[in-house]
Amino acid sequence: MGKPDTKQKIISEALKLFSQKGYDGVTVADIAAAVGIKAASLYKHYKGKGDIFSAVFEEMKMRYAKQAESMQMHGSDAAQDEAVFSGISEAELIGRGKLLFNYFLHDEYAIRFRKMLTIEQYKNPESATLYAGQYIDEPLSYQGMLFELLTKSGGLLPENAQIMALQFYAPLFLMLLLCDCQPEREEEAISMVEEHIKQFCRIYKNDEMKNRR
Amino acid sequence: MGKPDTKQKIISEALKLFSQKGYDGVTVADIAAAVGIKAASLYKHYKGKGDIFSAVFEEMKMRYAKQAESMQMHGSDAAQDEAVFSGISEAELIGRGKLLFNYFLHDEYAIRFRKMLTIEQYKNPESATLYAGQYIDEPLSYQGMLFELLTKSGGLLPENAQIMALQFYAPLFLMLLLCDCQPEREEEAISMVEEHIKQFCRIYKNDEMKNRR
DNA sequence: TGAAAAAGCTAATGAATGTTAGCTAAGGAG
DNA sequence: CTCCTTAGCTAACATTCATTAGCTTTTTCA
Repeated sequence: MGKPDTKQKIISEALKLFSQKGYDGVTVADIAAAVGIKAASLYKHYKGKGDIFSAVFEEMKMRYAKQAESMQMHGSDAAQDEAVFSGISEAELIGRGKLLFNYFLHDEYAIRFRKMLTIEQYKNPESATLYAGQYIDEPLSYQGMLFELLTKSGGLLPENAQIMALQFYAPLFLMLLLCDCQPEREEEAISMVEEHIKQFCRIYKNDEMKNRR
Repeated sequence: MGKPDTKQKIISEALKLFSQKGYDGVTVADIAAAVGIKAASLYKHYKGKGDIFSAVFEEMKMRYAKQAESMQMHGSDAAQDEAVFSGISEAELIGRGKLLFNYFLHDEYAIRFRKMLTIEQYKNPESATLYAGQYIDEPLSYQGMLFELLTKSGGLLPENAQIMALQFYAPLFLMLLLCDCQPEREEEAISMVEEHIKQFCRIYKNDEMKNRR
């Protein structure tokens, strides 16, 4: 059973190509060559090019669901999470932010999926929904929840937690986009992210009941 | 002389199509049909599909240069700008931010160019450079300069101006991306942007220095 | 007005691409 | 061993697409 599992390799190589050239820029012959077989042989595993794309897409959704689950702890019950996070500190926040950033920055699969979705997002509403959900809505809503808890526990200024999440997350995402299109500037991006997180904490930290109207 | 100016219409329609389906997803017949002529007639104006793309690209660069110039006032001499901006207020900052956001959000040409560049950025380094420059580097460096002046004049907390620019701009850009892929959520995005700007000003305002000046 | 240039059209061409048909080799099950 | 399924291959096909050739119409302008 030590099979090379061609079926899996096809979608892996297809994703690699789609993330560089986009669906229309890749031929079935390209995919086959990357896998190490002839184009006609692909049809033993998938019905056609569109079917390969769908399979890539489904795989992505599955992987994302798993990863999101592991990131947000098991069980998305907010009441339970409160117990876990109410004691979070600034240092933990920094660590968590950097961790998330580094995962999205370095995981080959995450990079390719993000690029592919970036390229394909305008072609159909399903891609757009997935893009918005994965890279905008879910991070914002998750981190918004975190900041909600932090402000309630008094560690941060009593500002709108959703906006705090936006201001925390958007710079991370922008630096991610920078690395995606100019990977040689990774170091610069990382340093910006670190400075951003530090400054964010400084700015939002509640220094002993600073009265604000 | 009331010519329809086909040559111009070609690149305009081509941009519209490229921004939806990407270069490889558009055929010369598609472009011709959008213009209202036959595919073969395109070759009276451009050497080929690649030539059309180049022309679109060049037009974009030209438009962008003009728009950047008008946005950043005439003459990009920092010393001159200081005289202009040193008296900027929070209200002006809000207004400026919203204005910029609304331009990028509603200008048909700006939208299409941004989408096209988003789709094409990974295919060649020139696109990547243009993307990074136009949507990351230039906004950050320009706004960084603004915040530099504002901090020096004492209106804002003495924090890193580059990071302030990142924290101010990145949320605007993220909301722009949201509108690009889900235009029906524009209202939501605008309200987020307004809240962001207000909160940003509150957070960064230097209360101690406020009564001086 | 009339000739030349510009811009359009139809038809054809050649290359690329997705897909199918049919053959062959490998390997597991009875 | 034999049969049957699986997965590979070559060859062929139908389409689609970018591009060219050659003719016609429109516009320019001397």
